[in-house]
Amino acid sequence: MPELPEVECVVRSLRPWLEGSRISAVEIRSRLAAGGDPASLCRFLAGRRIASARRRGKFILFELAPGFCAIHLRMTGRLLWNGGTGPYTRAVFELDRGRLLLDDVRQFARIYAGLDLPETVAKLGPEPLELTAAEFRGRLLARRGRIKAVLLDQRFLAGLGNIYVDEALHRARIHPLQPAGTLTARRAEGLHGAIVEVLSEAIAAGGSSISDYVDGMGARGAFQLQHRVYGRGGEACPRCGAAVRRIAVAQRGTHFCPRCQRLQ
DNA sequence: ATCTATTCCTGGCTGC
DNA sequence: TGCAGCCAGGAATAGA
Repeated sequence: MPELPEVECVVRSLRPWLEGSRISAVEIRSRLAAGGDPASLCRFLAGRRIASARRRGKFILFELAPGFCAIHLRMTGRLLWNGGTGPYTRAVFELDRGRLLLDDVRQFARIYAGLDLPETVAKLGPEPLELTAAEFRGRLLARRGRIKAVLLDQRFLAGLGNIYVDEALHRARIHPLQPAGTLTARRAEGLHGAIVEVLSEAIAAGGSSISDYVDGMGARGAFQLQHRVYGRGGEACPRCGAAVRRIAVAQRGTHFCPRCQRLQ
């Protein structure tokens, strides 16, 4: 599922085609994708120029002239340049140099557009790759919940999802149920480093393609081959050899090594 | 305020 | 082979 690294790769692959382009028309094929009001979304977007295309958390954000368009791929959404339309095509953006498709089997993906930045984007926490370890530690201290739930909260930190939270906690040797505010400065710093490391490596590998993810050109990522615990319940921990456990935390499948990651 | 449970959605998998 | 039933989960929403 697209998390920060996947969305970053989508944006990088599409940016050359999108920036400076004018949206001539938008066709919405799924009412859900447009948040219930396809007509006004199309009306707003038609004729506007995309000044820049960038990522914010897990959102793909177009700065328009004027206004904003934000796209969230959720679980199975794909943004594809000049692909063929199919039964799962939910929206078609006609642009100067081609067309951009939003495909999504499960109809969770959403498109927002308006003169103001959508509220959900405005309320996002800081970017993990732009935050210092000290700032990260400070934010952690203010939280009461379990570390996994806190890291999944987009208002705390923008862009982490289930895969990269499990992978970062394993690298930092922190148990997913550890209360966030109890991490020592040293361990919080280690977690910050693990987050930066895993996200950077994942971006370099083109993201994780587990089932649906591909970038804007249809290319799969390779980082799923480097997952150490995510999706590996029952397998040997690559660090110590103990069997990776799978539990539920915050209604999410959670993978961790019971030997390397101990509650403290 | 803060945390937890539910809902949305459907392809793929499991088990009978 | 067929099919019912369950599972995956990001974020909005409702409930505690």
